[in-house]
Amino acid sequence: MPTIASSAYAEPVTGRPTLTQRRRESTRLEIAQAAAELFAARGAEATTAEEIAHAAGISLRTFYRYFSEKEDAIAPLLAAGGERWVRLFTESAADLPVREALERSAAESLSPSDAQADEAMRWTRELLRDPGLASVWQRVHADSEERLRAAIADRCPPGTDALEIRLAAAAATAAIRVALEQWALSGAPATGPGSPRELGARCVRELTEGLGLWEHLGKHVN
Amino acid sequence: MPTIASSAYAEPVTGRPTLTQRRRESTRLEIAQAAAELFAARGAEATTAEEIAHAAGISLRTFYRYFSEKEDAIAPLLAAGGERWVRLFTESAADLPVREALERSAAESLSPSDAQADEAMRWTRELLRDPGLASVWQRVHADSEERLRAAIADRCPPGTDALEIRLAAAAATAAIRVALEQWALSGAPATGPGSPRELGARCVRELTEGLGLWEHLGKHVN
DNA sequence: GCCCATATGGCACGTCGTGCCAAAAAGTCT
DNA sequence: AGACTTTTTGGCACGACGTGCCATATGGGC
Repeated sequence: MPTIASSAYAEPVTGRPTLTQRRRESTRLEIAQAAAELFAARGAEATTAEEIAHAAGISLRTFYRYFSEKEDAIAPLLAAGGERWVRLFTESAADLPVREALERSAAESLSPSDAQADEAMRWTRELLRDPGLASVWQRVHADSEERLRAAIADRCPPGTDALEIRLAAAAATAAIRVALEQWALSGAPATGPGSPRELGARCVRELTEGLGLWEHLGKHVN
Repeated sequence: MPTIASSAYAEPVTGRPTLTQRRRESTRLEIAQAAAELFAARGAEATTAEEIAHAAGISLRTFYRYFSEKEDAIAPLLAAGGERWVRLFTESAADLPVREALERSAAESLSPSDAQADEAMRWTRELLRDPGLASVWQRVHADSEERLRAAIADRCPPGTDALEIRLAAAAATAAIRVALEQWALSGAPATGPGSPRELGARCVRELTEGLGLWEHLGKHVN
């Protein structure tokens, strides 16, 4: 993993990422797609890393340059929703209360807007059945919780109780996880009653109700 | 793993477990102790399974009969508190409201009562620093959440919304996890202000306040 | 064209985790 | 006690995992 500062193709401080970085991200998604199909077909345990690499058209050695573990190959699919969530939350209107912003961005990120997000949600439902992928699922949510914690901290005035912020991030992340697991267990469709969007909004609302973080109304201006 | 029914040493339907079972549990704890010391000294990554086995006085092959992964060796230490928690919750007074029982048993299980529980808490704080053990930490809490979910379901009248029960278990588990992580980050002692007991009680209270599961007061009689 | 940074593939290597089988240990009976 | 049965243990081999190393290929900047 090269340091960005030492790279000749350094990321511009503003604007979209470098060409090579976009290439790399694209390759990651291709590998993830191939891995998801194999995992869904034969199960993660019965799939070797070499098979994933071959299906993705790369060598085994290169595969391990993109993912540190074979199960991690599907992480981009499982993490897409969470990353979109944090992005929406960060970009949401400054005058919106934190809890309101959390719930709205969660509902928004759980709506199958584009075809890619819809695809990711259906893969999630499929892959959640595999017990061998539980650790990736948990790791993805742990990462999401940490990103969310940082984003919430940015909205709060400095000096806010760190435990309160951690609790809020944990509550919101657990809410989304439970909503998705419940949706995967039930046969509910991706939209309408019982959809992740509805379940997620309800779970976030209930889990964050008792938190003592919502005294201030909007985004703090540093 | 032999089926109990086919075993000559079948577990009695009531009373304490068989001698061999207690022996096995004792061995598990000895291995966990050895693993914890090695992990704390050199880090989990730099410790081989063979070293753990040797330190515990068993062969490598036998080690893998007690734990499926090398990192799992410390799971008994990390899981002890959670198991005690679920046990206390299940045994708590029948007329206690669920939320009250959850909070009290959590505080009780986070108190360093006997020397062994105190030991486990200090190991937890030490081992949480190792990023290679994050997955075990998450797995332990996922297991604890599932056990707690079953225990809560037993207290609720049949037909209670499954999502509500799942949310309650997730909220309580996340509360304890955050409390322990916060305690591990801070240098607070095991008792008094900032202790797991105080943090845990507060976290459970805040995270479960908004749940819609607490209409009935006590334990449901089936 | 050249130069240089990065990406890739192949190979070797140590570790991981498991199936298999024979030996040792422990429980159950007379 | 002894004989018998079940379980546990250790050793071995094996495929898979994940990484360090180096030579080669790729592609942008000059």
